[in-house]
Amino acid sequence: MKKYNPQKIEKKWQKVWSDKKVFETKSPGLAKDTAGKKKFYILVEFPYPSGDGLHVGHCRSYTALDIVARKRRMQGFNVLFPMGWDAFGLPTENYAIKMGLQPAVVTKKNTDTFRKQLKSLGFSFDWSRQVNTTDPAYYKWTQWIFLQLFKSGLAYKDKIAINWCPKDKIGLDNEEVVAGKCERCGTVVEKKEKEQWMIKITKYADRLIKDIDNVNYLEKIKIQQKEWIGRSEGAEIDFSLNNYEEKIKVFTTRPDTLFGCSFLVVAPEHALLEKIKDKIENWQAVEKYISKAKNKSDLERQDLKEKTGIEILGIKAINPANKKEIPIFVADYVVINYGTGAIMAVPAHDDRDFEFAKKYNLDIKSVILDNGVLVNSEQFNGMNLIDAKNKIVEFVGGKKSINYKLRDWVFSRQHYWGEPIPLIYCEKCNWQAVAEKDLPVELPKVKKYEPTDNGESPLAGIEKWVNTKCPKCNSPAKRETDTMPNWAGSNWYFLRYTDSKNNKELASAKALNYFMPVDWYNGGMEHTTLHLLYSRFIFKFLYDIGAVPKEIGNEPYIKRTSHGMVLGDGGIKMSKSKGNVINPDQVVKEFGADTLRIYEMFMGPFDQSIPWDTKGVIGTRRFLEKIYNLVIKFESYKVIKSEKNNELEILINKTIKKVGEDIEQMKFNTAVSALMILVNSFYDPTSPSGLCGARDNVKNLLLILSPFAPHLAEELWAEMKFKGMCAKQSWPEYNEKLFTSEKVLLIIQINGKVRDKISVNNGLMQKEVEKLVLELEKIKPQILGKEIKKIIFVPNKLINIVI
RNA sequence: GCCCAGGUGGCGGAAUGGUAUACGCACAACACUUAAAAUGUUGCGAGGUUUCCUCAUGCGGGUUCGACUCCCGCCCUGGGCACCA
Repeated sequence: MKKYNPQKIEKKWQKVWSDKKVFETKSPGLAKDTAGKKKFYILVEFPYPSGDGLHVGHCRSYTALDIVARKRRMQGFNVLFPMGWDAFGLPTENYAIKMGLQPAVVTKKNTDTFRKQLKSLGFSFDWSRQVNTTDPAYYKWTQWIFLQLFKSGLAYKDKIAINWCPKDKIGLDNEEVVAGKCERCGTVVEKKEKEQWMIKITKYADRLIKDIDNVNYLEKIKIQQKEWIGRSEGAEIDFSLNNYEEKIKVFTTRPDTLFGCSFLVVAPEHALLEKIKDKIENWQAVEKYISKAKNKSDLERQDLKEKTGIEILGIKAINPANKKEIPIFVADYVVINYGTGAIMAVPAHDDRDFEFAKKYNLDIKSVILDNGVLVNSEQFNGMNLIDAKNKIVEFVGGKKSINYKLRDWVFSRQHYWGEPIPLIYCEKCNWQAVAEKDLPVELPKVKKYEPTDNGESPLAGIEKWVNTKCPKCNSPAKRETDTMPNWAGSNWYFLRYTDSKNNKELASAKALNYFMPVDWYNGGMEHTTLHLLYSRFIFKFLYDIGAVPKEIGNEPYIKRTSHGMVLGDGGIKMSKSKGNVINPDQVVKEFGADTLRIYEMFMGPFDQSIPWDTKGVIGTRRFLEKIYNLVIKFESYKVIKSEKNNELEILINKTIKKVGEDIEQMKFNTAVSALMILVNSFYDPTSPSGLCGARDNVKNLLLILSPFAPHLAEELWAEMKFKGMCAKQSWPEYNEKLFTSEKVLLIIQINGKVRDKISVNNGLMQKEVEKLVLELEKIKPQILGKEIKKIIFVPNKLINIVI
């Protein structure tokens, strides 16, 4: 008897699919191939090819979308399901430094490993369209996009505090700072100001919020994006000082409470403090507080349980509403980079202000009643707070204003392994764009690329590369030596897939027009705020400058879903240090790719985090063996005689419907369970063969199984001698008429509790059911002598007698 | 503190107003076997007066003929953001 041997059949079919180019997407223009077919663009986040290899978490989300891709192909769509490498970045650079290798060499090795691993799982990616962010032919266009931002005035230089390790003499990314200390040497991290390229994403804040209503993202994703952008409407109000001509501008969302404002608070970094220090009587103490606040790491400042602050003596502010003099405080609970870095404190109506006022014994005056009507606000008394907002702003000569939490995007990195920023600095002409014909500005190949000890990018040390000529005036000039962040390459890669080998444009209008927008994009929740937002922004920008066709709209993704994490045993994150990492290669080797795929779909709801359970993997493998043995046995009979054939026919139609719907709703776990129930139903111990069903039933089983376990389905398709390749068949239809059987099971309740069940004719009316039910042996005694108050009847489902 | 997701058997989970515990794992018994593995069959929320009844979906209320599901309040777990004026 033949035995299920996944290791053998999986390799075999992977080769066939690849040789016959089964999953290569047809491009527009090849009218014969795409005519009459609707495109469907499915995108999964391309991986960062780390040295650790593929994670079982990658496998879970890629399997899910592979199932969607395979099903949509069977439904006749021209599916684009591409894969590539987001390969620039710090871990590769650090690993290369440690091992004394070139980052490019490490990247090549890692992508080769990842590709091999992904191929071993039988994903139906179109490998012919692969992109790699570190390929000069790719990053030429990443640089080109940056130049468009620069030319549009959306890129600018600004001084930004970076994390600085004084011992290693190196700027650190946030992720390299652990609990305020340098990840490498444990030294306390300091702040150091450095000029950085910034991108004005805030200019797009409003559109990034508004347009979210036009796309089909999971609700929690929409909420998180909106919260991150954090739009709040309010007003800017100037407070005069009693002793100085400067004013303090505050931002508030509650101008209606202005009469209750009993002090001002400014951030320690507020520029005014330095200006008015001569007037401040306790400047020494204030200065001490400021330097203490500045020296605190972000973490410390955030972790404060109790608010601290210091009053500025010798100078007071004047509440513009009632002209009263009020004290000014410096406190580090007010942050400099939101609003104006100064607030008007209304302790009666703000918890933080209240806490602060209690501590420093300040006035707490209530100005709004519970019903939203103003009191203690002179001529505004009795007014509704909504009307009062506008009136009071008007009264004090304030200005309505909108603030965002979103900040501009720091685009410079002082590392080697990233895209060089294609700008040249000329003493006469300032910053100049590299000419487009000179793109890409390739990363120079050098031996030494360690970060420098003065905080400059390693590229700064390569004089031959740095020294160049000004594109405008041809005098000696220097290249920008900072490189771009990881996000630069990943925020437009989905465009490149549509036309990945184009060397004239980032992608042709024709290809973009055909494939874009992305129909379905799945990724991790952790990318909701950064990658997802950045790429939406870049797409909108490209739309604005006409780099992508207007017809495709100004949102890149129609639908966005997210997956849950695969956790280690016991529900904790998989990590090397905990020793609970599951290697997909090992699972494939031991159980097979189809087992891994189905297990990861069956383990639980797709959007929830689920711990890995090796015992569960064994169960899935048993399920696949069961299918294999069933079909092999089935093949040996010409005709199966069984009383259950009809029943199976009905079940298979129901299952086709359910599996199809579940895939679209990402309910893969229940789809697998429906397949299990179906497979179990092929067994009939009362029939001579022990089986039931027809060859056609097996055919349909294999078809709906194939997106989940493509190798097994393909193998059994061949065993059954069905025509062609399973992967190229049409998704089966189902006959809904079969579901409506003659008899239905009716639930009988008394006072909402189940008391009996009977089988009745489909469509039986209430009157007849009542007659039937009231005479039932189990029911009759229970209602005897009791008053029937009400009878609830749900046709074909339930009858509830209320007594 | 705010936002989001979740809390159902020994475990992963199913059911989004109508038979709670599908499917799988684990466990137990039986069959096959010299034996074991594999496979198959059966059982498997708790309790009881056991052809049946009662109680169970984090806790407490409510709406409803009927609530895991909807509403109000609370507790716990996970994730995100964090003094955002």
